[in-house]
Formats: sequence, structure tokens, C-alpha cells
Amino acid sequence: MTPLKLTEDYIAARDLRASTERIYRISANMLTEHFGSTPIEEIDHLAILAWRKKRLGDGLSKRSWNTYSSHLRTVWNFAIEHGFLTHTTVNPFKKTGVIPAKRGSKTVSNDAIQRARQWLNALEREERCTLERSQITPAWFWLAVFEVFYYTGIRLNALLCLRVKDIDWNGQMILIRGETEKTHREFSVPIMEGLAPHIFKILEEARKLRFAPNDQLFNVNRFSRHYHGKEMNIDQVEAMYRKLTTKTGVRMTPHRFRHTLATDLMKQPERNIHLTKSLLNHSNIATTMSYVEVDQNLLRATLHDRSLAQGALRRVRRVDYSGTAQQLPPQMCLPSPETVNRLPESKVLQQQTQRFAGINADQRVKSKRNVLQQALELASAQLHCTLNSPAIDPAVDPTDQSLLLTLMANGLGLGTLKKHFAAEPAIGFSSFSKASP
DNA sequence: TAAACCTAGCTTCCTAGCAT
DNA sequence: ATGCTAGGAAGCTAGGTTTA
Repeated sequence: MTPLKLTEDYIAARDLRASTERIYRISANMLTEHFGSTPIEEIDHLAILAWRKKRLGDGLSKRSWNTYSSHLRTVWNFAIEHGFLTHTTVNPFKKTGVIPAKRGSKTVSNDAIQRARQWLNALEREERCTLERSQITPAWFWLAVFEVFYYTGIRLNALLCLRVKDIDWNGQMILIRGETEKTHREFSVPIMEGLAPHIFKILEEARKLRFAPNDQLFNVNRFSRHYHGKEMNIDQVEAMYRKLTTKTGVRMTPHRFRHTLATDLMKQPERNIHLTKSLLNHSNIATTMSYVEVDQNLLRATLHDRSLAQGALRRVRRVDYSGTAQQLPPQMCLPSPETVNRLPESKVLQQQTQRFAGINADQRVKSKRNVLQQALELASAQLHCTLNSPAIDPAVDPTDQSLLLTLMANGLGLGTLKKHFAAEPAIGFSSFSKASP
């Protein structure tokens, strides 16, 4: 039996989607290209390893090799299971996979998206005013396609399979049917404010053209006489994205919008991974995580916070007294960041201590110490009152005050303290409010 | 003749279930 | 509980052919 015949037998025995059947045939063709019509019994493990070496040497990526070898392994398992391979029960494709390098998420910058959107909007105005065909026609339609991918992050195939009746305009939802999803799970995505006008427009145009409920909604062939296909296909969408890529100089594809959406959602303060996972219709959270590109700025800030928390860096309090009547004495000013960076830590501390010592006692009590100490004592007392535990003398145990200072320095719990200070004007919160942690 | 369409190969994504 | 793998399903790209 030849590999091609075996593959056809395998496909016939399964209920596969067209694209899956295709990849099995491609794998078998690749094998045949190398081995010719060699019977499957004669293709052994060593021969496959030699073939692997050749293909990888020719520049085939490791990931692609794994796809082919994995599909052929499946077909060979089928042969073993059905007794087509009598001389062995060991699959020659076993352990022929290689470890590919992991690549980063493919996102599109906001700037590029904005430029593409502006261009599409300009084309739409141009077509409306001149009634002439623009570079991307009909521009209103492709703008709607662009916005659907931007706002919902659905797959290209999901868009192509959308029917008129899948849009619930009253409920402002789009239904993505399970049979059209890679994951076979039905789900819905909301029609949000920015997307609604585009959905409305396409529904309106579809209504004018008497679309039936089961008709493909995003079918450019019915909205423009420049196309003659029956149903819109992947190529037509990709051709439009190629034009956007050429125009903006940034690679754009529907799937990259999916990655971008996931990354953007995870940049939000709430960072709701479950929400992101639901929107992308993943069943495994690890899949969602693999979409999200690391936010380097956030990473930098996190590492910085760690350094501060562990004492690797000293926190420098920067105070903006501009425009205030109650400026602190010049001696209280902290050294500039440039000075701090130049001096070793111990020197900075020494310098501050010397400056502070140079201020007279009255000034100190009025300007800072008194306010700070009172605030800390009050907050500490409040804390113990809330916890229903006896108050601790700060002179004996300064833990509370250190903790509160740390919290304040990190911007935590400040709101609570603010409220309390507002209720206790005697504390002099106004002296505090200008300070930023 | 440009744009649409088609085809094939390459690359990536996704999950259930098994092994550790 | 976690990681790994088999199996399945797309998505992306390039080059050739057809059509308006």
C-alpha cells in the first residue's frame, strides 16, 4: 500500500472538515515527493530521520515539520490499528518531532490601526462623494469588516460564516455558531457602540437587497458589481488586508487583530483573563495567555517596585510645592534625581540627615514631624480600634508606623487616610495633600 | 492589464486525553 | 496538578490562471 492510498483510507474513515483533509493530503504528498511510491512497509524510522534532516536543512521550519510528522504519525497509527502494517507495531514516526522556538504574540500597534481606519474612512467618503470606485471597494463594506475584527476579535472563518439571522440587533449581540468555530463551541459577542453603526449599515443594505435570513451577511459579491463570486471567501478578505498592509507598512491580518484585542484587554486595570478567554472563545486559559504580549512598561514598573520593596533601591519622595503658600524651608528640599543618581545611597541619606539637623526645632515641629507623627498615631489608633486590639505605644513598638509609612509611600490606603484627615482638620491634611508618593 | 480567483505549501492555533 | 502529545483545524503566503 502506498502512503497516498493509506491517507485516503484514513480520510474516508473519519469525519473531517475540508481544511483538515487538506493538511493530511499535503503531508502525504510531501512524503511521496521524497519516497516516491515506496510501500509503507519499507519506510522505517531511520529513513524518516534522514528525510527530516533533509527538509530542515532545506529551510522548513521546525513547527511545520512537526505538523507533517504528527499527521503522518496519525495515519500510520491508523495503519497499525487496522493491520495494514504487518511487520511491526511500532510507528516509525514516533519521536520524530523537534522542539521549535516559541514566538511572541503578533499584535498590531494602535498607531497602525488608527492609520488604516483613517484611510478606510477617507475612501468611504471619497466613494460617497464621487460615486467612483476607490482602491478598496465598496469602502463602507470593508470598513465594517475591519471594525468587526477590531471590536470582536472573531476569527476570519467566523465572519465568513455569519448569516443575517445571526445578528440580534435588539439584543445587540452577534451569534457565532458552534459548527463554524474551530473549537466547535457556540458563543456570542456584544455589538458595542463603535461597531453598531457598521452593523446597522450592513443590515440595512442587506435588507434593501432582500437577503434571506440564512444568507451570508458579509458577502461583498452581493454588495458590489465588481465581484462575481457567489459567496465571499478568505482570499477576498486577505486581499483587502494586503492593501492595508501595503498602505500602512505594518503587517495586518484578521488573526493579528485577535492577538491585539487580547493584549489590549489584558492591559486594562481590571486585567480580567476570564473575560478575555470568553471573548476569544477559548476553553483553555493557557491558550488565551499565549495571545497576550508582555507589556514591557508594566514589567519595568513591576521590577522597579520589587527593588523598592526589597530595599535594593531607596524610595525618594518627590514633592511638588509649586503654587503653594506654605512652602517648606529650602533646607527640606530633597536632592534632585540627577544628584541622587550620582551619589551612593549612604551619602544621600547622610546629606538629608545633615540638612534636617540644620533646621531649627520649631520649624521642624510645625512643618513636618508634628503633622506626620499625629497622622500616624491617629491611623495606628484607628487600625487597632477596627481590629479591636489594644493600641501600641510607638516608642515601644514602631511596627505599625513603619507599616503605615510603607503603605503610604506605595500609594496604598491613602484614600482611607484622606477621609480621616478631612474629618480631623486639626491634623492639617492640607500640608499633606500637595505631596505625591 | 489589474484585479479577482485558484491552488498548494507553509505556519500557527487549539484542545482532549494521557502520562508524570 | 501539571505538562506533553496526538489529532484536528485554521490562518498566511506566494505564484499561476482567469476574467472584466
